[in-house]
Amino acid sequence: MSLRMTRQREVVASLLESVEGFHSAQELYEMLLSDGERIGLATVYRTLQLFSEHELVDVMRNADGESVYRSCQAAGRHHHHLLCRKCSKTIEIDGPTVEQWALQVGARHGFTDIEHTIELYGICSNCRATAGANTG
Amino acid sequence: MSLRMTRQREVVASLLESVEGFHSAQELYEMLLSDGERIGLATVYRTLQLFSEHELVDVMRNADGESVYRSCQAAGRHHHHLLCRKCSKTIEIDGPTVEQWALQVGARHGFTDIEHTIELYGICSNCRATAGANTG
DNA sequence: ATGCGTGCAAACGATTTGCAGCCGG
DNA sequence: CCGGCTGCAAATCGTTTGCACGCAT
Repeated sequence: MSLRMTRQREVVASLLESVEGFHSAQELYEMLLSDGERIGLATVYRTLQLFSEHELVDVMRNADGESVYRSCQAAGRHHHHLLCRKCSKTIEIDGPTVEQWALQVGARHGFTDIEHTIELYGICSNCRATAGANTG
Repeated sequence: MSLRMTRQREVVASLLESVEGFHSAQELYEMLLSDGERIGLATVYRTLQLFSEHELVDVMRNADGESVYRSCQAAGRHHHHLLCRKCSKTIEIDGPTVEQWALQVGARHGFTDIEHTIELYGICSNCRATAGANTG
């Protein structure tokens, strides 16, 4: 690829691999700052967009409609996510079932080129155990 | 309910029933204006929020992350949507399959209180027939 | 009469963009 | 050296909010 590898892009890529779960551009930006890195917010946005275009990161929208990113181990591989509403723990989901379902539903209605957005939200077992104890 | 019924709220509700598919607050606002109605954009937003809280309208997010609304015939009934990327035709989907799938996947990972966001996008048969002919 | 609802515009938060200077290849 | 990359801040865009007034109840 013709991507010029700069310090900024390296640290963004590096950060993405060192953190768990999904994070917004703003969050990543702040992490970088407190990490002592010199980088602009716009650059973080541009880098994240670039990475996602090249399928180097996994992108999804959180409940607020904001874009959140994560290093994509399963790059290029289609999958979805199950995320805890309390602790934000995220689990990657492989759903041949839904994939099939989506295609079938689409086909049944005469649609082609089916794509889909699927996100699952719930309370993980850990948070369930401490339910009500961490409201904040 | 303790909702005061005002002219503005009536016209918003009325408009929602007279149009097909999903529309953003801004779109609805402009429709009202060109309809000769006197109403503020903020009121449209507030009204739409209110309606959705009372489950009087169906809300979803479009691909851009914006909230779009539609009068909800199947009020309170959980369902999803299949929408054409070309003409925006929207089809309401009942998916016991996915509902089950979502619950199972959640349970398998120890999650409870499972909720989900599912949207399907595709090209409808009609647009498929005229494919490439209406780019813009 | 009371207080919720409204309109306007300013505030807001996320994201994008213009432009001049920097640096990787 | 050249052109893509960066940083900053201003510009956008959708949405929310503060405040004074109007209207439904």
